[in-house]
Amino acid sequence: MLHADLDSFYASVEQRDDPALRGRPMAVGAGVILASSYDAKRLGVRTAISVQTARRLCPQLVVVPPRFAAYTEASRAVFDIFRDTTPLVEGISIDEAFLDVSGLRRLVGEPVTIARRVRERVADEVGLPITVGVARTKFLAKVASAVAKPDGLLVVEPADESAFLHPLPVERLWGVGKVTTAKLNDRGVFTVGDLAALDVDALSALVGGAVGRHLHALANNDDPRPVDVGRRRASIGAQQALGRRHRSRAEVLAVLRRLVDRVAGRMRAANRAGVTVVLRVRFADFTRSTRSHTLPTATASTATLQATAVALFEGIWPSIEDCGITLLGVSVGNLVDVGGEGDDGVQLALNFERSEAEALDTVIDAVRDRFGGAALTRAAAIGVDPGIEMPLLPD
DNA sequence: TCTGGGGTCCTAGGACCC
DNA sequence: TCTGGGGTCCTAGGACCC
Repeated sequence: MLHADLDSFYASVEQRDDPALRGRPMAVGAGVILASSYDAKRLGVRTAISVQTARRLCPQLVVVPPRFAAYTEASRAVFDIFRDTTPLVEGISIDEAFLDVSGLRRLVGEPVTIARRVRERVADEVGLPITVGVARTKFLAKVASAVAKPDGLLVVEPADESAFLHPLPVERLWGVGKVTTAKLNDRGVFTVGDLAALDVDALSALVGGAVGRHLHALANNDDPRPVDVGRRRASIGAQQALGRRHRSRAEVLAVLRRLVDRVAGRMRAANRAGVTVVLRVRFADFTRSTRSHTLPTATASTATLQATAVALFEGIWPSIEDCGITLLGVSVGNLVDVGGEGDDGVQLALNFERSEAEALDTVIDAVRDRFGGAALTRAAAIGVDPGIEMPLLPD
């Protein structure tokens, strides 16, 4: 398995595109630091600290605003190289992926050779530094790339796995964050080796069944997970920080509608529709609340999603009005495909005397006749949205 | 350290079904 | 009138990741 991980991704893209940013401490930020160059990292400028704090740590820091379109484009180019290397690619995020190259030994060469080539190609063709970890399992490959950063390549040979794994601190394990680290440290568990020696049941009692079993397996170097090529996104969402200023109901609602509009647009662009609408609110004290509602059918309709989100909001507004809303978010989950280009369809001629609702009913009936009930979800998703052009000819 | 934006998975209780 | 055993889906919250 290869785990390929672009270094300081957003920051590297900015340095690639603007030579003036190279060789100096710089970061991409918008309120908080999203990514920092290695020169900045050395001075303590880490992801998720505020820009203010970062400037205090490093007065000469150059902070540029994010250009998400550029990152998406760079990511696409890098993933093209991944998929040109092997069809077995599992994307983890915008800047990292697993590549299963176990079947390429005879055809192409040893994994380490392939890893070198991927690094060269990403550097030459996209102009970005990338680190690759190589190991027998996904987990080991992921840890290897983290250890090898930046701009590195590290192979963990099967004979060296335990020696590599056991001295690592537990927080190096994927899925062990602040809370779990504190719990484990309290029990005298500091390294992966300590964790491996722990009884599964004791571990599960401490951190929960699923997490306990998972960590026990990883610590004991048991990771049979194959590369999953078919991973699809399960939800699409958008959120916006609102600052600490008090917001009126009308202001919050305006933001909410805009967020839903963005989400619905992205859903339609991706040919997905969803059934579960989740409203997220964060308060001045950084506590959070969520409310969700599941619709009877999947939709990508701005109007339907807006109405749902607004209803969720109206339901909690009286109780949160004075809590100081600092963030608002909406996401739509349980996504289904609604088909894009190449789909079969129905065309109908309708006369002007029908109302829009009647016309829509007629279309939906026709879809049901032709394709059966399952297609109705798609018809509903596309049909009722005023944002989608659905020209009805006069005759 | 006074804090962005996009996600994933797990848990637990309740409603409901056979 | 009181009751077993097995299951699904929905909702809210929490931990974690990049």
